[in-house]
Amino acid sequence: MARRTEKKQQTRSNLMGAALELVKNGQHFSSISIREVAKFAGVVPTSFYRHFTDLDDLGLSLVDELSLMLRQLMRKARQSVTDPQALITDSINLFSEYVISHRAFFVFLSQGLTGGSIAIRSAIRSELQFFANELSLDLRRMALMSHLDAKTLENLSQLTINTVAMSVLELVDADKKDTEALDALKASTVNQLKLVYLGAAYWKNEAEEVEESVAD
Amino acid sequence: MARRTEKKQQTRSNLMGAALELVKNGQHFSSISIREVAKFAGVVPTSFYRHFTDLDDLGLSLVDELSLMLRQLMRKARQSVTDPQALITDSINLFSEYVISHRAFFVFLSQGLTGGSIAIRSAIRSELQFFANELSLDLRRMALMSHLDAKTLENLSQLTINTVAMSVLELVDADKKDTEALDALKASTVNQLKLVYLGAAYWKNEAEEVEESVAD
DNA sequence: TAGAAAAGTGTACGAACGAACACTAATATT
DNA sequence: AATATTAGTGTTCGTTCGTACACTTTTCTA
Repeated sequence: MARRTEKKQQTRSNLMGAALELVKNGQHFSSISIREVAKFAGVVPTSFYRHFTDLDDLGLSLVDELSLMLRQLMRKARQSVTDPQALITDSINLFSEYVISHRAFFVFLSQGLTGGSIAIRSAIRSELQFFANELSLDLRRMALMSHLDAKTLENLSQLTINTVAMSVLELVDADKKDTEALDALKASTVNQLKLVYLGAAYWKNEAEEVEESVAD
Repeated sequence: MARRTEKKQQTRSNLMGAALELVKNGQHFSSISIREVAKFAGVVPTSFYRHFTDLDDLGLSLVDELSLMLRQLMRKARQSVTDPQALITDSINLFSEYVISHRAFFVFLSQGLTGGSIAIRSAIRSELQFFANELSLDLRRMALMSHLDAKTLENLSQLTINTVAMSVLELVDADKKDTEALDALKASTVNQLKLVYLGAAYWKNEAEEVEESVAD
């Protein structure tokens, strides 16, 4: 049972790749058809049903696969952290490169974030939540935000993930070759995060108000 | 030429309303058809073409209309600002209520932010950019962020708009009747923005680093 | 008041859709 | 070696799609 399952996996993978490719080429995942995907994968429409019940099923499989990839990337990135001062810049640079070189994946995820079926959307949302939770744990572990209470730390993580997510939306629309625009985008994201973490550093839990008012 | 154009406007409005309703009921704008929209609007498919060349055309008209509404809301909100200290909370509360009571609009805008055609997407993006610019001007006008240089102020505004946009994505998915969840969501957004503006208050332009390090 | 203009109707077409069906061919099991 | 299993094929069904065309009906214009 070796070559058989191997070939099946290949076709399955082709189908998922085809869907991703169609999405990358400008179509919305909600508007592609089973026949289109099958055709692009070089397979007769009916074969699709040997692997997936419908496109939603395929979409969820895509989310699963991409989640796995991202989690592995994150684990790797965590290990290679050296200078905590350059943490934000390094992370964004690394991640941005990843997004650009795996554009189709992130186009799909972007689409699913707001569009798609409820199933796909919530799958992606909970994946974002997962990353936010991981970030909370990491910040605690690195003792970077020990003065924050749990709720504030959670908000901080969520805000971080959201900011990165928004930058992904712009990254996947940007021209891959326009390095100037890409750099500007990265720099903007980095500065936004620095703003956030500066705020976090000065945050006082519930206690008294900050002494200085918001106005200078 | 009164009743005639009036009725035409009515049909046009019905078509746009129908599209919005279909989107509100869970369909993605990219996946709805001209026939569906026409049927829902109580009009024969061909009549659609008397008003729009295709669904993209209708979508752009929707963006235009919604932009106008939002700009009016913003102008009104700006005027009714009283206590600068409660600015964030008040604004988010006001805006959240607006989102909830005009859910279909924001579902459409959310979808368009990541999905849709390039035309619709960029129309929505530039509308977001417009609001970010307006915010920059407002902050300057209120002399709240006079210590920030132009670029940082721009980043701050962008980050604010992005954060609000992300909260809209969650708001439109939330259960209208689950007031607890809604309140939690609003509170989370408010706290995130407070984090951001606390950071902005302590921001030092390019000059020396902040005296205190990031760790407390 | 006759007639041009145009909003909405009704029908009709070819193309593409999801899905069911019986089929072939290759592999795994016994 | 005989048999069961299953990935992929090929065809066909009813439905829905966008769109073209000729039409009715209302309203504005000259």
